[in-house]
Parts: sequence; C-alpha cells; structure tokens
Amino acid sequence: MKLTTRGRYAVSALAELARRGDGACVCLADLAEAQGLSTAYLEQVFQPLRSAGLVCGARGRGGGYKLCRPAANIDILSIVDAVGETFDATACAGRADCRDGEQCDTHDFWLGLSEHVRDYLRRTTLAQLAMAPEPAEQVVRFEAVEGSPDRFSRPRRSLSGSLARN
Amino acid sequence: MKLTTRGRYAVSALAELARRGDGACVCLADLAEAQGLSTAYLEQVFQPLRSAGLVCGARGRGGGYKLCRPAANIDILSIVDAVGETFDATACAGRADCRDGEQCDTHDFWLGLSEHVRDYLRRTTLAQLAMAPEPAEQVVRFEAVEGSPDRFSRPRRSLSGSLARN
DNA sequence: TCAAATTCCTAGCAACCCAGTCGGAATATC
DNA sequence: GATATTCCGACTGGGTTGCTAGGAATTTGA
Repeated sequence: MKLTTRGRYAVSALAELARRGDGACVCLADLAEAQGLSTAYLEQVFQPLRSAGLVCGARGRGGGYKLCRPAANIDILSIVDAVGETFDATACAGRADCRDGEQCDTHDFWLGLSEHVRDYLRRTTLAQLAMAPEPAEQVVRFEAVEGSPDRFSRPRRSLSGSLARN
Repeated sequence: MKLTTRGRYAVSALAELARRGDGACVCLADLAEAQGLSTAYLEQVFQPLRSAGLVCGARGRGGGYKLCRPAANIDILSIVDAVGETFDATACAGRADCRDGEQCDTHDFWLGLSEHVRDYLRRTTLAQLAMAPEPAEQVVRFEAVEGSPDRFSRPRRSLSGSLARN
C-alpha cells in the first residue's frame, strides 16, 4: 500500500508554490528544479490540478502556475484526489455494487481504513505543510493536529470561483 | 494507494479461521472455497503467516491450519505486516537514510500518514473482525473507534503485550 | 504397507500499471 | 518574429501483482 509519485509530487510542488505565494506565477521548470523532478513529468501532474481548480496556469513568456485560492483553504485531500490517487482498500474498489457477500465480511473494516486515511489528509492544509519548520518540530505538530477537529472539508466555492474552467 | 490481495486475503482467511476457532485444523481447500479463492494462491499467503507465528500448520491427512493464539490477541497490523504489506508513503520508503533534503519537506507528513494507518490496523483485533455483525452495525462500530481520542502513538505494551511482535 | 490428503517449497509467467519521455500545437511576451 | 511557456496526446520500458504448476515431505487411515 504505497503512494504514487503523482500524489507525492503534487503535494510537494503545491507546497513549494504556496511558499512562493506572492501572487506571481512560477514556471514548471523552476518548480521541477526545486523539487529535483523532470519538467515533462511535472507537467502531467499539473494537468489534473488545473482541471480541479487548484492551480491556474498562464501561458507564454513569464507564464507559469499559481494557486487559485489561499493555501490555507486547500486541504491535502483535494490535491491527492485531483491527481487520481485513491485510498480504497476494499476488494470491490471502484465498483459501486458490492454484492459479493462472502468476500465482504471484512469490507466495512477496509472501508473504515480508507476513510481514516482521507480524514488525515483532510485535516491538513497546504498552508500548514508549506511553512515547514525543523523536522523534529514538524512531527510533533502533525501528531497534534490529528486530534484537533478541523472544518475545512465543507465545499466552499465562494473563493475559488470559476477561474480555471478547462 | 491500494491494498494488495495478499493483505486482504490474509485478513479474510484468518477471520474465517477465527470464526471456526474450536481448536481443530481447517485445511486450505476449505478456507479457499469459503473465501472463493484459489487454494494454490492461498498457500502462498499462508506461508509468511506461519513464519510469523500467527498460524501453525499440520501436514498430512486431516491436517490444516489453526491460529497459534487467541484471536483476541492478534491485531490486524500483525497480519498485514506478516504478508509484507507496507504502508510507507514517503519518497524514501524502505531506505533508512533519508538525507534527500529537498524532497523531504513533506516527509514527516507522509510518515505521519503511514503511522496513522498502522494505528488503525493495530487497534482492531482479529476477534473483533471475526464476529462480524450486520454490515450497518459494523460500520458504526469501526467509525466509533476512529473518533475516540486514542493515545496509541506511544508504545503501549500493557494491553496487547508482546504478543504481536513484528 | 500403501494410498490418499495435506502442508511445504520453488519456479515461472502474463497482465497490468506506474513513471517517465517525446514531439508538437497553442498562446503569450519581448 | 523569436522565445518561453502551458497544453495535449501518444508511447514505452520496467517492476510488481496475482496467480498457476509441479513436485517433495509428512501424516493419517485402510
């Protein structure tokens, strides 16, 4: 059970973007170099992020990407969801009709796991991730965050608007 | 991020085994049929379970497998660990030396996710899973567990004891 | 004593998916 | 018009997963 690079790259790149979040566009080449990735591959990762309305791109010279809304309003779950990362641990992953009775005795348990993971990702915002303190401190914070009830999971469309309509 | 069949089969099969837990051996053919799996494949899944000391097998006619210890003393994490299921979401998964500074700004976050998952699995015993109530009820229970403020991030050996070693 | 039933062990393989490359079109700026 | 960039689609090699096959070892029962 491991994360794909797409999910990880997306989060890292957006965190980087958030760190430089002064409204200016950052081109992929810069991001890729900062993260030590290939520009071509990062392009692929950014496509769905744009479709999801998380970033908006500007073409041409001086173009690049920037966040569509404040980093504090973007939770990690939205990011990994956008790039197609799934967390379904059940046998009938994908299919809505799970009527396979004998295989599904543990179904709800795995479903609970998936939801557990999604909760964790939903609890953290890009802003929190972007301002990365020293590693030691960071670990403490992430564990602490786990307990606190956050509420950014509700759909909020007043901010993002319809900027990045594909 | 999805579970391998090995992990899922192992848990389902052991739950089945726990349900028939009257001390008698159950042969793989029976288990496989009950779960709708191939015997040959289930064999492979059971090998590491035996090595981990979760089940013990008896050869020959009338042989089969049974749990080495009470189902209440087996947590799900031990099972999926035994079959080699991993939950590391970091880039440097596996390698102990993560000195790749620029890629590791989100390292602790992903590490936290992995630990979060492992906690979930550690919290549930095979006995709980085995006595599966109606699905609806089950969901409630698994979710309820999730919400309670747990402190399982610290090593706790008073309860589970040193039963579930590696 | 032999046949049957079972675990135990190793090798192999096809299909799938991930990670990444490549080439080029569209578009904006200088 | 040259250049820099996003945008878009196709392609591919390699690794892993899921599974099969065959046979040796071992125990039980007829």
